[in-house]
Amino acid sequence: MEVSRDQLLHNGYHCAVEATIDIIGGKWKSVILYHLMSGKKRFNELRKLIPGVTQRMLTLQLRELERDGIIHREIYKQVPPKVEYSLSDFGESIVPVIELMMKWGNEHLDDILSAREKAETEATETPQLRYTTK
Amino acid sequence: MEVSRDQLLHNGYHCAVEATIDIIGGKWKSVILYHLMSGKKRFNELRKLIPGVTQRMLTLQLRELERDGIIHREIYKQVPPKVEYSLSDFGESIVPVIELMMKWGNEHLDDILSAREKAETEATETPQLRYTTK
DNA sequence: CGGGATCCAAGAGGATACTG
DNA sequence: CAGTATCCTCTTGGATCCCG
Repeated sequence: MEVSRDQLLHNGYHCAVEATIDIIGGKWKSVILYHLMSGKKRFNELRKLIPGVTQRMLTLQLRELERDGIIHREIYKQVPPKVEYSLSDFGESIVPVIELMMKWGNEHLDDILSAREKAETEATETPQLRYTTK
Repeated sequence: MEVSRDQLLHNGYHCAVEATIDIIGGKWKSVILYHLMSGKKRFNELRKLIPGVTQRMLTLQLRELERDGIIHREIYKQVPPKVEYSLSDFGESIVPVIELMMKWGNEHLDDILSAREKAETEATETPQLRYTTK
């Protein structure tokens, strides 16, 4: 099923992958979705599962995922408060993408790191001759 | 094949999807890769294929993809210059991920847009009562 | 043609303090 | 517990001009 070019242009996307990366491309979104794949999680659970994320950032990314209809936010009116995040039905549809990303990451992490390491050493050795080389 | 937790921690990643999104998560990277899937492209070809990207941004994103070993940069020493970008063998391995993202985007673009539209109207109607609702 | 260099505006993101 | 609010910094990204 193809999406018409007009519709894509009208909404600012010129390519379908652009829309997808807009949904899951946030710095922490894919990781959040990964952890929600295994079931609903509370706010502080996610904080612990995602070292490095700040409270503010986690909140912001969760808000965007909620706005896009990917996750559901369940508030229990009690003291102390309890909020649970879970994938919506729509969010479940993106699970295969996350799973494939995880699979690729696991299989190629070493390649990524060695490529970066190599690039770093070359950068210090050879300052700038992007045009003159080769 | 699993990656050990120590290795992930050592390199700053706590989750395999984090590594993947680090590679393709740039604003234009997934779109660039999408266009390179169908064959090598020259710099200005990519510019035309990706409306909205600036020259500077295209250059920067291409550099990062090159650094990570995803794409190859072939320079033809001639006047005027000619540079062709293509997927490396490593880059080819990520094609299924891009394809799945495109598939998902095509199938769910409408859902995304309607969710955002809904969120926008609700935001103007109901200012802020995230805790008091429900 | 395919960039690099520079300047500047906007947004992402961190730290800290406070709250229902 | 699960945020919000504020301030401040650093990075992203656009515009423009120049170069091999």
